[in-house]
Amino acid sequence: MMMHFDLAQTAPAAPAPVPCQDASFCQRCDVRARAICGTLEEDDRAALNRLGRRVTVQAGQTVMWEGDDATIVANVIEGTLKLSASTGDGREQIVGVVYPSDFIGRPFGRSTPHSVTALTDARLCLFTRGAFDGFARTHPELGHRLLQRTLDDLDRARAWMLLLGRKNAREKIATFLLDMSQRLAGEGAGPLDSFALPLSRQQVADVLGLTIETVSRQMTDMKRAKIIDLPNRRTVEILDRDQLSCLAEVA
Amino acid sequence: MMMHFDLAQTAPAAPAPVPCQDASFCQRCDVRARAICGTLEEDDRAALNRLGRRVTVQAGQTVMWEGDDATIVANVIEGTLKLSASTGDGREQIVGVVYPSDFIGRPFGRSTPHSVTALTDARLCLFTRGAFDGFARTHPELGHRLLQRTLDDLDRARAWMLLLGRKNAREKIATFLLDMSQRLAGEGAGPLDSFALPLSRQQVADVLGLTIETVSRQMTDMKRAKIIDLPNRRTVEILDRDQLSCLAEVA
DNA sequence: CGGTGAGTTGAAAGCAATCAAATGGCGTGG
DNA sequence: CCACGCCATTTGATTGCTTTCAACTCACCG
Repeated sequence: MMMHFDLAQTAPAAPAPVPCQDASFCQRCDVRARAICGTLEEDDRAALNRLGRRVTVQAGQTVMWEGDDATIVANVIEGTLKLSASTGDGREQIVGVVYPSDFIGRPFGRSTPHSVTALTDARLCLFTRGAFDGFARTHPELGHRLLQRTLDDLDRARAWMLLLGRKNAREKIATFLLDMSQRLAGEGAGPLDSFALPLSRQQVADVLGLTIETVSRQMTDMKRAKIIDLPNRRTVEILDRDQLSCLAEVA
Repeated sequence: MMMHFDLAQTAPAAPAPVPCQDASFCQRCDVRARAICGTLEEDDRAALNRLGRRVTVQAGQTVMWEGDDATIVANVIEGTLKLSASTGDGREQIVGVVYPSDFIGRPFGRSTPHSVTALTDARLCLFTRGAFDGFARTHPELGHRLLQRTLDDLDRARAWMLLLGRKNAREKIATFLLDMSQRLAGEGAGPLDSFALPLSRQQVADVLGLTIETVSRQMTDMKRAKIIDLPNRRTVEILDRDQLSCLAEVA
């Protein structure tokens, strides 16, 4: 049975707060339009801004721990983070990957059901739970945006359950690469044919419920078949998207 | 590669509407307290009631099809239903099981991401999407309840991803039985030590990402080990909950 | 120029899937 | 009431995919 402990994750976690709360922050925010705060009225947005703090986290830092009291929530401004759950004996499953404009944390609940760890250096717009929950309760518009986002996350999680439960290694890798190429492109854009993976091989394995060796073998097989190219460890080029889609065995 | 088609699912789907819309319906509703409509003011609740229809569906009937336009949503009043996704070649994964007071359907979206099929005869409180979405937008309290429920569903889905990706057959079965014993008991109650499975062996396999043979073997193994008893095909008795919890390898 | 850690490759083992056949519960019709 | 047939489930034998264990390559860095 696989057992691994990623040392980077066990590094001290406390993110460094950056106490710049001037009102122009949101104006300059790259992700505001897509984030849950995007549709707030100007003065509501300013009020929310006063509740939040910008923080930066380094790759490998864990922002929230599985099972801990849920004391903070945040918007992702920049960077990529993983949500992960694990068994008592150390097997890990990544249950979500979040990108800029995504929301993290568990509002309206007691404890955080999974850990949140930065995969790359990241910037967050952080709120304490109490402040955020209170604001959300009095601003239905925010709650509605959060609901929409949560419904989307749920759809994505359930689609991933099909992958985890019923797809074989080759189909998992193909689906994963297509998903990455789409999600790294961002909302409106078309899928990328070349991109840098924010994940190590081990993390790809943890997303797909595989081992690192199987991920490596499948990827080199696809490289040999000229479906993808792997110029270096972190970059992927999709050479034959049609065939990749075919392998992904879409529903 | 497994491939099966459950004929019962392909039966004609249209649920029979029961046009009893008198105001006393909600008063007598078994699940109102736990459902999303539970905290509405009396007149709001009456207004919502006027938008909904009671329908009954038979075991095996599919209420919504994966990929269809999302035109309805509903509260489950009685019975058990499955949410399922499948690959192009017929492999199926059950991505959720819903019980009385749960909400089904995809509000605020274009298409239904997974099929919804009754496992037992069931009664639903059904709304058209347009009517429900409009009502929800003007009643933040309802939206908030729905958000809480969706957040819970998302947590559950992600916990299941750990099971699908990282647990072996024995652990999957043990986790599943414990989960069932808890969820069939309902909100406040303690877990049941004896219960009737609303799922066939094939459906258990589809929940766990296994084959029917593996489910059968693991369950008879546990029976031989006196951890559970299986007096007949559909009933399960938990004889040694501690050992079952141990096998489940809880996180 | 060795050291380190991520990633790749190879060989073998193991677990669940697949293929195949037997069992048993249940409703129907004689 | 019993025999029959159907279908879900169980059980057995075998296969094969993924894991496991192990060795090796490679890039990067002091």
